[in-house]
Amino acid sequence: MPAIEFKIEKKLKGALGRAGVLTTPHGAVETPAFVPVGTQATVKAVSPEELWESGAKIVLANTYHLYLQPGDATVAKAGGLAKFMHFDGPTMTDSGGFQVFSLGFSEKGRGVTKVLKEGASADNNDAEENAHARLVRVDEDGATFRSHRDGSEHRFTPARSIAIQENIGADIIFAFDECTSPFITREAMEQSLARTHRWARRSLEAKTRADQALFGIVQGGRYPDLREASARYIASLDFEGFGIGGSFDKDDMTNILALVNGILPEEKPRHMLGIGEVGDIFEGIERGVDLFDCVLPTRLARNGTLLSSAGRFDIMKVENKTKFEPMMEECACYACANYTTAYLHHLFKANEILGHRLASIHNLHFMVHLVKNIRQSIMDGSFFEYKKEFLASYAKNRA
RNA sequence: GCGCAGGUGGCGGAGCGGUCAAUCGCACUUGACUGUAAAUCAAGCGCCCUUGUGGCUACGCAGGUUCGAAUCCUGCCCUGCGCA
Repeated sequence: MPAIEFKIEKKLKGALGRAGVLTTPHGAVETPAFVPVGTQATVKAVSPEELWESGAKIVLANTYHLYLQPGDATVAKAGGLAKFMHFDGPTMTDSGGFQVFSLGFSEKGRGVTKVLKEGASADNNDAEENAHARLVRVDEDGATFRSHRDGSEHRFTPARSIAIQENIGADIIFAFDECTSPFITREAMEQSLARTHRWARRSLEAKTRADQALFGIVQGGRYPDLREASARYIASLDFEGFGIGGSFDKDDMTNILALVNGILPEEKPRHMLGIGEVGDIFEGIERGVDLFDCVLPTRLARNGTLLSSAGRFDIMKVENKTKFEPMMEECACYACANYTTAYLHHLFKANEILGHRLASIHNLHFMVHLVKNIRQSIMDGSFFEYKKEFLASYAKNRA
């Protein structure tokens, strides 16, 4: 008995995209859907009610963080993630695999992210040297890491990750994988991928709960042939859905998505891990991605960047000081309906937390509704026109 | 009027003879942010330019000592506190 049910309602002509409905033990979600990230069982700065109001119907939390605090046993005792955080809908947890990357790289301030932008150098030896940072060590059986909170040592294996995720109790959980740096060599990528594949099988074997759906993760970095091999292998295993993870070249992320989703079984849902820029969302959906989780809207919001149909803009700029109109004219979110740009500008300048909250509500609403609108465009056959129109306007303010 | 303390870049505040255009914090400006070590991070922040082991003007004002002064001396102006 599968834990989830996925029904495709409409397919895009001439592309892999589709609109569907994903039903979980905690309710159904129309796909494609944007999945806000609530790392520590909370989407930063907003209440579950505000989150729900923004249109989000599903949330992703993080195994690594909840394991460290408050501890997965506590979440289990609370009745599981959804009940614990008072979110009345489907939830999912990341396996902790991403922390193997993000803790290991100390990416902040070093320009190392999983999406390699045009112009960035792939032979960045400096980054390679920093790859095996002090916080994480990966071996065949798992990853040993130090807590970023208190420095204590911990170890995740596929079985451990699954056990923790079962305690946390989200509807959808992910296999334990390794997210590698975009600067990794081909040889290292091959080894990492082989290990991620072994971990996928072991994650599956470790699973005991029938009311959770386990998604396998396709890796392979920037290498099309490795991505293809990964998609074939992961698709051959008994997963209820799939995650597409790892690092990409911004340029050919779309090619890799088309390649991978051309291989993954059509009838199972696909989740693009951690991807979230407006353009990427369109390209992903067109190429058959059903779910996207991303911290971007909430992180940008807290850092003072607002999303709008005319592109991103910085609320802190003086030009917003006396702009007594909504952040985005046609936006129906709580923040735009009730507050002016000037007020938000003031809140940010004064470092008031309501600023973070309103900005987060807005950005969340923006992303969730963008994906909803895209879904609608698939349903009524106007996807390509909508995409062209939206991106033309959105790109105006984007460099 | 006398005594004491003090006047440094937008603000607070270091420096107390050379390596000072001046530590640091705030503010300000610009940039970044894609499975959240992120209410964070990076860069800039006297003026000028051909952007540099560059030029110019600067630490209340005016003089002086010294090879050299934000730093020492003299006078003046101003601020705070105390006493008349």
